[in-house]
Amino acid sequence: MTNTEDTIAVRISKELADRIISGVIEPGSRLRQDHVAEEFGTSHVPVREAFRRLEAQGLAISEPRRGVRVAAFDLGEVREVAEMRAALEVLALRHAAPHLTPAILDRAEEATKAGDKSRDVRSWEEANRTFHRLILAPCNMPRLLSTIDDLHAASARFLFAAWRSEWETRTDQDHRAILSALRQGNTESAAATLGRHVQWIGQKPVKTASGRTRDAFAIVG
Amino acid sequence: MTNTEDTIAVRISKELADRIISGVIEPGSRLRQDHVAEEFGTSHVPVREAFRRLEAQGLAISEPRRGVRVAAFDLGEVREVAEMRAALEVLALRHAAPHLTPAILDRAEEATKAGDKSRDVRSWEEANRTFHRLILAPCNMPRLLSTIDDLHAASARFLFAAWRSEWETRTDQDHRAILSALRQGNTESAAATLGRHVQWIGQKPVKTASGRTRDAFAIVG
DNA sequence: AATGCAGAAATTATCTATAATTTCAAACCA
DNA sequence: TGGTTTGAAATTATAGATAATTTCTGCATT
Repeated sequence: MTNTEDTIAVRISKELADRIISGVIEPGSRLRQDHVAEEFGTSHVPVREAFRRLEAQGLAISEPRRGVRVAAFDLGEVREVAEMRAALEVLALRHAAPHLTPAILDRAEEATKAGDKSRDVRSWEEANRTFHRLILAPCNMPRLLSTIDDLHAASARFLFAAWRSEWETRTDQDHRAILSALRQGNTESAAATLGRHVQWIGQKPVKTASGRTRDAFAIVG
Repeated sequence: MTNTEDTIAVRISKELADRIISGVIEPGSRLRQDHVAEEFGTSHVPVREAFRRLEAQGLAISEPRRGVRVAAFDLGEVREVAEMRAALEVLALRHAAPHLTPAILDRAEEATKAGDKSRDVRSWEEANRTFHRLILAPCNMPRLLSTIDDLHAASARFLFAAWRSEWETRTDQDHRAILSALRQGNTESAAATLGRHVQWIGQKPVKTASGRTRDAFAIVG
């Protein structure tokens, strides 16, 4: 997973990103460079660089001389990310569609099946991301794809925050509809479904660490 | 301009971003941390952090242990940025429209007039950006706005690369059409015009440093 | 002349040390 | 009691030094 080619700063940022996304580190909590440095057995210099990367992905927020904290999020942000994804994934799909091969669509169907069988959020999320990446990657627009990737990370955060433990198997009709439209060469229909799909926002009451209950929202798709 | 509140790393990244955008530093050229550090009279640590910021904005590309270079760009990237802007600015405008006041639209008209009078690319670009920011900011979606800002920076790069010196005054009909539609409360028409507007790609032969001539392309709007 | 291979020079990545700033809490005053 | 001040501890930001890697340059070999 963590490539030894990577610089220490990159390894740290990947690990921290994973923790933030999966909810191991709570939104709003401080990231202290010396503590992180000690944990990873390095000095704080690469830690600072890792923080800059997290900031760029929107996972952390840094205030000069006051440190870095894990980005908080509210319903507004969930909606914002959902709408950005809708706009950008639709754009990517339109460009990718002409380059989609039956082989790619078959692999995307595999991913859909894997998602339907998943018995926990984590593996469901992984399958979901695989599906989206497969059908969008052939658009050949690196900047667009990397922006979409960051938005997926944000989506996953929201998802894990809401459904960390209790997740029930559910079949994803949208993915199937998208694939079927793409197989028939009906790009517009696929794009329309995709756009709706990523804006589907689920809602769920969740207990916070402090014992209180609040509503959590998550993009589901 | 450069706030003393800012950390040194931020100041350096702003200055370098400006140079990259305006074309003072050529695409593909290396950014050497010790040289930059010496120029700014600092150690290389804040320079490295500045590089991470530039990377996040898509202005620089870093390869581990091989340094950082100014991002190159080709017609494909110009198109990519134009399409991303179209998708995201249209989204932003739809959300901003209900919150637009006559006062804001008046200021946007001022910016349009300033653009039409500009006798050099730089001031034209500034007026153009002001126009776009004014009509989009009320959408109240910070993540969306900051992504759009980065795309504007990329657009400006392309623009300066093509029209660095010879720029002729020209009136911007699109801006006027957008404003008029917004004044009438016709959001869809404004959004459609905006979407077309930012995808208008200009083309121009340009002499490179090596004396050869190649075609340069730029988003104009 | 082209190719490949040292060794040197330059450059990046990281570590340790220091300065500057913020935070927190206890003491102080109104 | 409540708010403000002050000083120590914690933390961030930068500097200077070192290790590791890459790039460059000139020479030997074919």
